[in-house]
Amino acid sequence: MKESLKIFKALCDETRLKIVEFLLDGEKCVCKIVPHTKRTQSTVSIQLAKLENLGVVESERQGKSVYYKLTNPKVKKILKIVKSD
Amino acid sequence: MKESLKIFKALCDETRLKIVEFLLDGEKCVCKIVPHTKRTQSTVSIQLAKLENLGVVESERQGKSVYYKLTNPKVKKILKIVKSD
DNA sequence: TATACATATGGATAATTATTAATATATATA
DNA sequence: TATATATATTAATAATTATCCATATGTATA
Repeated sequence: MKESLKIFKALCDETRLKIVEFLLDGEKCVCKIVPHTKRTQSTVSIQLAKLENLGVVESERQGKSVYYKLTNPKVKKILKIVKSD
Repeated sequence: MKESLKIFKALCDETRLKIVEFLLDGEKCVCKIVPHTKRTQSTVSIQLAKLENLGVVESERQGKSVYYKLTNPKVKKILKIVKSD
């Protein structure tokens, strides 16, 4: 799939967009992401996997927890633009 | 719906993304857009209506033809970013 | 007014997607 | 090793979406 399409598919769902925006200010543990999205843990886990497959985030296990962070610099720029006036 | 989500929903489909990229260099008649997308006329018409509802394009009838153009400046900026290296 | 042309809409279908409950897996610790 | 905690996966379902064919609508022109 084209890289640009991957980015837009990553961001076109409310749950995923909320996750990505939450990650804008640094990496977060899944246990923090779940309550922030108001979705079940399994839903969040699936959407995180989708974001990772689309090349937008990366995960890293630290002990019992898994941390996700934004890795795509274009996504950061795009989110700045859409949030600007 | 949030404006940012509208923009990403507009761009997350292959047909719509192709249309929007095609409109980057100026307004186009539906009769030019259809062959460019390799979809049927009805499919293109539906996707154009969706783009219009999402606030990304505007249409204007000129005689028998209808012309569509990009109207959202954020979309133009975003497309520049995703196409950059 | 009749016809041709351009675009939109309705209805049907297939495909994709988001969500959840239940369960599995992985890790840490008692 | 047994238990608790954190996350991922499976299976089922509901919802949304993209597509197409057929037809309707709107416009121009003979």
